[in-house]
This record gives sequence, structure tokens and C-alpha cells, in this order.
Amino acid sequence: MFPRTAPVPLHACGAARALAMVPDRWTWLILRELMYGVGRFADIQAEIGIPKSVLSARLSEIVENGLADKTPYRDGTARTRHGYVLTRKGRALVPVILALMHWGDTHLKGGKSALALTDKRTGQPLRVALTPEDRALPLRRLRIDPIPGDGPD
Amino acid sequence: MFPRTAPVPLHACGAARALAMVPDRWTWLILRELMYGVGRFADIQAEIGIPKSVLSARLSEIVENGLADKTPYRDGTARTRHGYVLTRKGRALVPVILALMHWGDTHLKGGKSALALTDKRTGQPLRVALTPEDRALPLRRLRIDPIPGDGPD
DNA sequence: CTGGCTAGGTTCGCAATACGAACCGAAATC
DNA sequence: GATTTCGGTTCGTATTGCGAACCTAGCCAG
Repeated sequence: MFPRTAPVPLHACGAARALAMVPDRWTWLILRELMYGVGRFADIQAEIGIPKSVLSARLSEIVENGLADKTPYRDGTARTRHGYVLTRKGRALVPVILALMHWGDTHLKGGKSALALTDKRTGQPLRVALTPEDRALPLRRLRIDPIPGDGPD
Repeated sequence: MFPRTAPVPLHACGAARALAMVPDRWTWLILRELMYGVGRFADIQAEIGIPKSVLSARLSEIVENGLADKTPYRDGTARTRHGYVLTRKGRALVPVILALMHWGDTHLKGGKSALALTDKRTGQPLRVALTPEDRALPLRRLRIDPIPGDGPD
């Protein structure tokens, strides 16, 4: 009736290893912010409501794991500051976040999405989904636009 | 340089809400087991090494959240037992797990996948990826086979 | 019917982690 | 040179995780 073991043991499972890099809710939420380009400590903290001490720890892990880089920048005339920017490895997690978002939109929000994903080149609507390998599009084709209709459910 | 806020606030974000259902590593790993049909308490515990007390709590949450059902079964002549089986809502998370697995395989295992995903109907190789909406395939088309080559990296 | 075995938990004491408020330091600004 | 702001660190308390021990229902053997 029930198989007793999985076909892939944990130590050989990419998902299990991935979870070592993104072990908790906060890390996912931070990556969500970085995906949108929100990369300043105080801004991330304000958006997701994480304690500073935890944000500090999580950002260090994220950088250590090579998902983001801490980069200096200067906005206008202000002094040099630091912000966090996704690496290629980190950007490659964006489809996972989008897949999770799609699931949440479909099953927890009555199908209402807050983002429109379209092909930069053709304008076609896109989605992260099961598809033939040769139909997979690279991330650089992805254009993300918010959908104004901001209903609560 | 850095946008100060995300285009979608947390309370309207499907991903953020999804993370309320799958808040931690253990829950993801349990869902991985359920995806493979491993649905017995002791088997899940043995596979992922979770403390019983935590497994018990997580399974209750998973059932409360409608991701799995606790169903009685009888194997051979033994007495009635219980196992956990994904609901439709829970099965809909499978692509998210597969996307995560693909990321882990690509970025943490040198590109070596442990599973082959193919189209049940056509035999084509499949993947969870960014794709035009009209190329998305339903889960029932998915066939999962382990790839024997079980190298450690 | 009685004693033992097993699956699937619950309970408990200890350890680790999260929390939020207070503090800190460097750079610019007043 | 005092003040503000950003990006943290430190601290005491509260929550959660951990693993070992214990519990219970149902079946089976004697």
C-alpha cells in the first residue's frame, strides 16, 4: 500500500540539500525581497518584520552560501552604504519562489495572482510549471509586473 | 539604486501565505516523503531523522492545513493502521518541490539529477521551469523514475 | 484470557534558537 | 562638535526543538 522508502535517499536529494541553504521562512522571505531588488538592511526589515538580530544572521548565511553578495553603493550624495544583491545562483531560485507564489495564489487566495509574468520578447503570459525541457525559457526572458487589483483575499 | 519596497506587500503575496503552510525544513522534507507515497509515521521518521514529537506536530499541521489526509489502511492481514496521503492541494505542491530539487541538483550537486521526469504520454523529458502558460502540463502527465547512477556529489 | 509485540504517538527535562529592546560605531550633516 | 542614520551587536527572556522514556490500542501466540 505505502512504499516504505523514497526512491532517492536524502543525502542524494537536491531538494534536501537545497533546504540546507534555505532552511526557514525568514530566509525565503528575504530572498523574496532580494528578488524584487529590495536589498537594504532596514528596508528588508521593515517589509517582512524580522528582528534585526535574526536578519543579520540570515543575511550572513545567505552570503556565505553564495546566494547573494554584499555590495557597496552610494545613492545620490549620501555616503557609501551596503546592500545585498542576488548572485546567479541566488537568481536561479527565483522560479522556485514564483512556483510557490503560484501555489499560494491558487490555493490560498482563490486564484488571484498579484503579479503578471510575461515573455519580454513575445509578450506571452508565462508561468513556472511542468513543461517539456525544450520549452523551458531562461530567466532573462521574464518580465514581472504587479497587477494593480489589490483585493485582500 | 535599490527599490525600497516590493511591488507586492507581504499580506497580498501568495508565496508569503504559502510559507505559513510550509514554514520549515521538516515540513518540506515530510512533503517530499508524501510525494513519493511514503506515508507511515515510522517510515517518515526513519527516512528523514525527525524527532517523533516534532513529526507528530508537523503532521497535525499538515492535515489541518489540508495538504494531506490521515487515512486508515490495512496491509495484508495486519490490523488497521493509519497513513498520510497528499490531498489535491498537497499534490499541487509537487512542482515546487521538483523546482527546488532541480535547483539543488544544478547548483549543489554539479548538475546530477537523481530523478528522471518524463511525459507519461509522449516520453519526452520534462522539467519544472518558466514556460508559456499554454505549454504547462498537468501533473497527471508526470512520470518520475529514479536514475540509478547514485554518485555522492 | 493473558502476556507480549508493534505502530503511532505523548510527556518530560534540557538545549538551542528566536524575540525585541537597548546599545554601539562610523559617516555624513547641522 | 553634537546629532542623525544606517547597519548592525548584545542581552535577558520566551519559545521551540531535541531525544529518551513512557503510554495505548489492537492483534497474535500460547
